[in-house]
Amino acid sequence: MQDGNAFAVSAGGKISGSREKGLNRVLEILEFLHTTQRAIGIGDLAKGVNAPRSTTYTLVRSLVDAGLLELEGDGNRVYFGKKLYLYGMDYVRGNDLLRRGRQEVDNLSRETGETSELCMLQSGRYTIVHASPGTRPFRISSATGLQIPLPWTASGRLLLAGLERAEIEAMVSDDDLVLPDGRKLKLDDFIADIAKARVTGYCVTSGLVDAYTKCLAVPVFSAPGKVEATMCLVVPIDTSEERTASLIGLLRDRAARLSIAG
Amino acid sequence: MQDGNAFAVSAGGKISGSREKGLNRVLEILEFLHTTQRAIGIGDLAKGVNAPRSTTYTLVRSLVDAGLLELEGDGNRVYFGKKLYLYGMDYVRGNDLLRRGRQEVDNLSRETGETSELCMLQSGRYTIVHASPGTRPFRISSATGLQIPLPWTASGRLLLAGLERAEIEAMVSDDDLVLPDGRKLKLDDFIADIAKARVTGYCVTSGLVDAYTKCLAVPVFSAPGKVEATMCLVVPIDTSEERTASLIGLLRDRAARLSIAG
DNA sequence: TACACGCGTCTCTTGTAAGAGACAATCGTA
DNA sequence: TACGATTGTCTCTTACAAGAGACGCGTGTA
Repeated sequence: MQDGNAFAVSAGGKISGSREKGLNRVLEILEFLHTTQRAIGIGDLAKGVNAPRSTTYTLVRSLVDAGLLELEGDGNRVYFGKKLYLYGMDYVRGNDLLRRGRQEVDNLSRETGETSELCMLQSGRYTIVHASPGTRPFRISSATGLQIPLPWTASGRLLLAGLERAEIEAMVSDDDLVLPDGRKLKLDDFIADIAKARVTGYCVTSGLVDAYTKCLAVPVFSAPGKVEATMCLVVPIDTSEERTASLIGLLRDRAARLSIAG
Repeated sequence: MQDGNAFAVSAGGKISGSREKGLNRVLEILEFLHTTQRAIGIGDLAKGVNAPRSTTYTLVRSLVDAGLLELEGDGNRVYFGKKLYLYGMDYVRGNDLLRRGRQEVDNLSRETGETSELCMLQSGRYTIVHASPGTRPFRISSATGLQIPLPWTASGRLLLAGLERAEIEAMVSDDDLVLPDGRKLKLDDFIADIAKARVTGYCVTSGLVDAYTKCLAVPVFSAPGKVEATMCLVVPIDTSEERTASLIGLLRDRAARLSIAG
């Protein structure tokens, strides 16, 4: 008895995890739906989160009854429910920074015609919290809720400003340092970037996420020195020096507004 | 053993419920935060949902780690977290009707100057899913996420159109039939209203929620005969017949747009 | 027609999570 | 300074939820 851990290897050879807490299963389910971004059958859901079918059925039933999930169409697929939307709006209401930040981002993209985003750290990950597409013919990729490795972005460098080296290391995995095109950043360079971004008060990265855009980002402070969020513009990589500088000026101006009461 | 139910009356005389499933506790916590609409201390939270303190601490920790809740300010109070906001946005993205409905409501209130709302059934309850305040000096009460007894509203009459009498009875409690001013509706009258609203294709109620407003509502269909939502305008009770008629025309027009692809 | 598959429901067992309660630390206040 | 109240953590017990698996049903396809 009590070997402290009930993992076991079944005859088939695959690891059969021990009993999981229902709440954890639910959290996995939600996260899974967040990544799929669409309704999914309950059977597939069980497979997706690697949970027993019977358990998944009971949990989904609870969640549907509670309104956190909704049965889609034929009644076989599930996705997020109205309740989550309502809770999300509650969050927005209780969060001045987010509310005003969204507004500001919408303004920015309308005024400049460029894609504009509000970004935050979300459990240690870089997250696009709100995005507003620009008016350019080719749509620059960006979607609300998208999570991207911190080192790939200008905002990431600002969000980590003020953290200890150890904290940064803890947040950045080796994989995160590998760019989409295969290049690998050096951790020291990244940390140096962060320090630099901190003193300059803005950050520009070129051709990191893709080869055709650069990203201009500025910090939004919730308290002196505490970076709560960033606002950024995603522009074509060949944008002129002058325009870039002017856009950064605009960004800093707007971010300052947010920071005041933030 | 096995009396099938572990409720017990402690010496103090108060009912000590049996063990509760963690997930249910969590659902209660979320619902509680939704009603308080503000951050709350963990101790108070435990009291609020009538859960043991130790349990509440563990659950809240899980939820905070998952990002569904966030620690506010001093780290003692909790409220909804970014993750819920992201899930909520996922819901919006997956829901054309809601997305376009919000837009339409914003348009309506801008064009008419009146308070406009999008309403839906949410686990059997009438819910204001999105609201846009009008330009009138006295602000007409209405908040996103607010839940109100069905019989108090014009929208409620439309949302129940097409349901069997038994289904309606199941959704409406006796308390729901008592208006804020103490008057009590008769269930039969309410059901008659529903039938009438169904054939006329709109519904107007005067002085139900309060004595100074009337509510003009029209249905939005997700499928022929299936009322998925309502759009409504909340106007002063002395609004003229002509204006009322014209507003209803406008509402029907906009609702029809929504219904097409809904 | 037979077979394989996925779905939704149910039953039974047991590993474990919910809860009671004790504890030290902190706070306000008298 | 002493107190009652509250806060966050921890331990231990047992009631019960998670999970395995069987079942019946509908469906596609050979």
